Amino acid sequence: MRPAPQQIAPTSPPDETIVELIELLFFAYRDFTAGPDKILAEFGFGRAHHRVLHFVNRYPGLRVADLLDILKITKQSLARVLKQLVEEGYIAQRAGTSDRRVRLLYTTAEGAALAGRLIEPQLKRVGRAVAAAGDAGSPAMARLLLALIDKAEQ
Amino acid sequence: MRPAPQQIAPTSPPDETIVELIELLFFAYRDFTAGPDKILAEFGFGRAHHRVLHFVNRYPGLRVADLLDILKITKQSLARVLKQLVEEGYIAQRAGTSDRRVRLLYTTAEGAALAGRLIEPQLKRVGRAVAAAGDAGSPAMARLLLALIDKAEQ
DNA sequence: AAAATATGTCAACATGGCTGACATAACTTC
DNA sequence: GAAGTTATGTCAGCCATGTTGACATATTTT
Repeated sequence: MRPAPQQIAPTSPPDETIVELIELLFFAYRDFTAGPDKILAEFGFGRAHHRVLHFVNRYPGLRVADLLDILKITKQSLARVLKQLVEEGYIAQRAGTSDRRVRLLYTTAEGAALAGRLIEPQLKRVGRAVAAAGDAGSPAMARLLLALIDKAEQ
Repeated sequence: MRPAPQQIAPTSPPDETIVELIELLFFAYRDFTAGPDKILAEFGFGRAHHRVLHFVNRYPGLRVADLLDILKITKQSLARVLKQLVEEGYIAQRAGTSDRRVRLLYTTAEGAALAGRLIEPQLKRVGRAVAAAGDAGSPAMARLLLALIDKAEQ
C-alpha cells in the first residue's frame, strides 16, 4: 500500500521510462547499421561511403554543399570518401548548367545497384518493425522520429 | 489519369515510405548524439566514454564481459576508454565476491554526476518527442524500437 | 596438475571525424 | 575590367575509436 500520488495526473512519463527508450534507440541504431556494414566490407568501403552513396542516389543532382549540409561533416571528410566513390565508378559528376562552379552528383548504374543492395537489409528491418505496429505504424514512427530531430531542420 | 491499381490492397507501406523512415532514423540519431557530444568535449572524452559511463551507472556492478556484450566492441577498444574513466575517477572497480577474477564496475559520485549531465539533453529530446505523441507515445516508441533490434537480443 | 575463464596489455593498423592553409575556377559587384 | 565572393578541391597532420593478433596474470574448474 503506497500513499496516494501527490499530483492528479503525470504530465509526462517518468525518467526511468525515457531512459529505457534512450537505450533502445542506441541498440536499434547499432543493429540498424550492422547489415549494410557487412556488405560495405566486401567492397572496402565504410559507413561514410554508404551515407554519401545513399543520398546521392536518392537525390540525383545533389550538390557537394547540399551533401555537407545533410551529413554535417567537413568538406575534407567528405572529399575522402566521395573521391573514392567517383574513382571507382559509383558516382559521376557534372558541372551545373546555370552556375558551372557547382558539381552535380549522380550515381552510375553500379552506384545505384550498390545503393540498392545496401538499403535492402534496412528496408527489411524497418519494414518489419512498422508492419508489426499495424496500419498506423509507419506514420506513428515518422512522427516520433521527426520529433527527435532538431527543430531547425524538420 | 493513371490505370487502376492491380492489387486490391497493399499489405505493407511502399518502399518509398520506408526509405523516408530510414533517413529520419539517421537524422534522429545524428541529433540525438549531438547534445552529449558537446559536454563530452569539455571533459576530453568521446562518445565511447559516454556509452561506458552510462551503462555502468545504470547497471552498477556490471562486469567487463557484460559491457563488451552490450557495446559489441572488442576488449581492447573498451580497455582504452575504461582505463581513462577509472584513472580520472569516474568509475571504480571491485573484485567479485564469489569469483574474484571478475571486475565489478561502479560509477563514483563524480561519474554518476557526469552521467546525469550527459543524459539530460537526451531525456529532454526523447521526453519531448513522446509527449508530443500523447499518452500512447512512450509505449508506441518502445514497441517500434524493440522491433528494430535483432531478435536474438530483444 | 592441467585446463578453462576473466581480464589486462602491447603493438600495429584502418576509418573517418577534425583544423588550418592554400589553390582554382566561376560568378557577382563596383 | 578589377576586385571580391563563392563552390569546390587538395595537402598535411591530428585525434578518437574501431579492428586483429599475441601474450600475461590471476583465479576457478576439472
